Amino acid sequence: MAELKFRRLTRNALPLDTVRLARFLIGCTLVHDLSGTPLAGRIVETEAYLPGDAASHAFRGETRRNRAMFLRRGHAYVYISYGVWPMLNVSSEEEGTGAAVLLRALEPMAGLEEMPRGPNRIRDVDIARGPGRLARALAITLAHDRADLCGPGPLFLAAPVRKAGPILTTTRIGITKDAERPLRFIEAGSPYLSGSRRLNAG
DNA sequence: TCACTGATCGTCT
DNA sequence: GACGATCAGTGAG
Repeated sequence: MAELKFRRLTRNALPLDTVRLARFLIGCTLVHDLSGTPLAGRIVETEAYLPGDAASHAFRGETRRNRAMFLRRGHAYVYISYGVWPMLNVSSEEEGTGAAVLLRALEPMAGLEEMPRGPNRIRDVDIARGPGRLARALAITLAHDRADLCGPGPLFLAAPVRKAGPILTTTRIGITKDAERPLRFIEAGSPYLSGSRRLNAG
């Protein structure tokens, strides 16, 4: 297998706007370099959680848990969902503004053999489909909360290896407040998306 | 393929 | 004391 070279994204490359960042990240690469064995995938699905958004964890202001959402854009916000699953977000605004982009699905690109797959033999197409499985596949834990994804650390964002196709917009998944807003972004036709086929058809 | 349900626990009210 | 930005398993069509 050919070695893939990952070019780290600088913070300046990230749009300073939550919706624009959520679209920008489609096609970009997420890399977790574990002692020379990179786990990596193309981002194919994101959701935006805006300032003043009732569905956002930052809606009621800064707390111990959501502090990373208030860091400068490009930092990891990791929290545990349903007591079990870590979820990875990217902070998306200026320091002091609580907003983030949730990474919901990856097209696996490197380190497939090394990725944690859970109790059963999950198919490659499902290994990073959904935010909980995405974090599991890339070995992301609460320890990565507040990590700088534009810094020199092992977990980082990288430039697209292959350009993204057309991007569709849909409603977000799994929320009850502000559920109608079109703030979920997907690469059209990708087989690696979470959510129902109907929702992904646009 | 879709609909429904139980598991599970940190965080905030 | 209640509530999830979910997943995996089950059963029906």
